[in-house]
Amino acid sequence: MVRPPCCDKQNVKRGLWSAEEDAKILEYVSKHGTGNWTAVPKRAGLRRCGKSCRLRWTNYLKPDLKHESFTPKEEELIVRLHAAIGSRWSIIAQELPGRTDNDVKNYWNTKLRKKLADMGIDPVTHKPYSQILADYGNIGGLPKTGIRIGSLNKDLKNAILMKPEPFALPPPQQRLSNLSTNSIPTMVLPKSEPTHESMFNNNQSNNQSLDLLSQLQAIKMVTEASNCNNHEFSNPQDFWNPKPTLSSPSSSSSTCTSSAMQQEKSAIAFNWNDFLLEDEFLPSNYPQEQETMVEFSSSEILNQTQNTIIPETHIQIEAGLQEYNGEIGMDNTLSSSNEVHDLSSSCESSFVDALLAREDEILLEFPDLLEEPVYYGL
DNA sequence: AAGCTAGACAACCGCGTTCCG
DNA sequence: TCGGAACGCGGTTGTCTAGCT
Repeated sequence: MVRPPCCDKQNVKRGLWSAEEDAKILEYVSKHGTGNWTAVPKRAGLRRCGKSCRLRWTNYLKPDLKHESFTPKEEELIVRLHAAIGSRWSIIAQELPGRTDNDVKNYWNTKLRKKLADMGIDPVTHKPYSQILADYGNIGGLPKTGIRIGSLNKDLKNAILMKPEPFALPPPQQRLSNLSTNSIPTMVLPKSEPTHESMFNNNQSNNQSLDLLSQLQAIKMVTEASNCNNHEFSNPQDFWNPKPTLSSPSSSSSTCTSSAMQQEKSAIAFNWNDFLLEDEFLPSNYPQEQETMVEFSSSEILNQTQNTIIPETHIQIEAGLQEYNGEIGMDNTLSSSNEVHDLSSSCESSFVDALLAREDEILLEFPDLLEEPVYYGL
């Protein structure tokens, strides 16, 4: 392994930081500010890699960091943002003042993921396990797909194997019959998350700005919804069994008016323009075009899904946000649930179609894959 | 008391992107 | 335009500690 130049010394110290080292970093930063971290160890008198110094500062020493435990409201926001944009921890952390991406990531991995799994919700897709299994059953019902259950994520596998309840397993599926820890083939579905986002990377370059736009939209909707809900989760249970919440982002007839949203935005600072300015792909008259894009996206994109899979992300995130509450058992009466479900069912079916079509292409291109699937010992 | 295990979190690693000469 | 350094990010590993047997 090749270490960065600044760390390529035998005498560089590693491991936990001492109070003295912390004091040196703090003293240095107070005098010289941050930046040029490779020079910091030498100038601050530390036997550390510059990269390590930067990490120590950003994750622990920065004065505006919170060190207390996460609040229910923060938990809610993390879950919603993760459902919308996946494991973009730095972006999620930006919406949580005083929290670092490392904090959020650790909290997700140690607490929230398990919490969701215990509730029967797949932490990767944020869908109920029963629905995921049903989806796999549908895929498995088509020819030549083999046994793909191995691409289920670890949490789902654990949940299936360890906990008979609360999952309502779909009717007996031949393709699920090999579901065991010893026969997990791996292929087709990527392990990264969220599933609908990472499915279609082959058009990534063309879709880059659209993908970014989708993520930013998702963040905006999530943060607005979070503020709009005006939840005071005095009891953490309130979050996990919440009252009706997310309204349709495309519907103006929600319980949260735009003016109300403006007023309540103060709870979580979010400046849409900050993101817009950073997107080099955006035209100068972006705001207008963005609205246009949002308006036509659903119908336009749906029309295009026959030939292309690019816009899937856009719809999925848009619809996924609306669906989220319903899927995890929330009361959906305030959302435009019918429209959402119509849309999402179309998406799911085209998603599966696209997946299978792509797999067929691959199999034609690489006939060897038609042989027995590769089983990785687990 | 000793050993083991799981949870929590700090730190590291590798890779992609950005910056700059 | 190119190449190297710096930086940022997400995934993974390491370490400490509390609880259990």
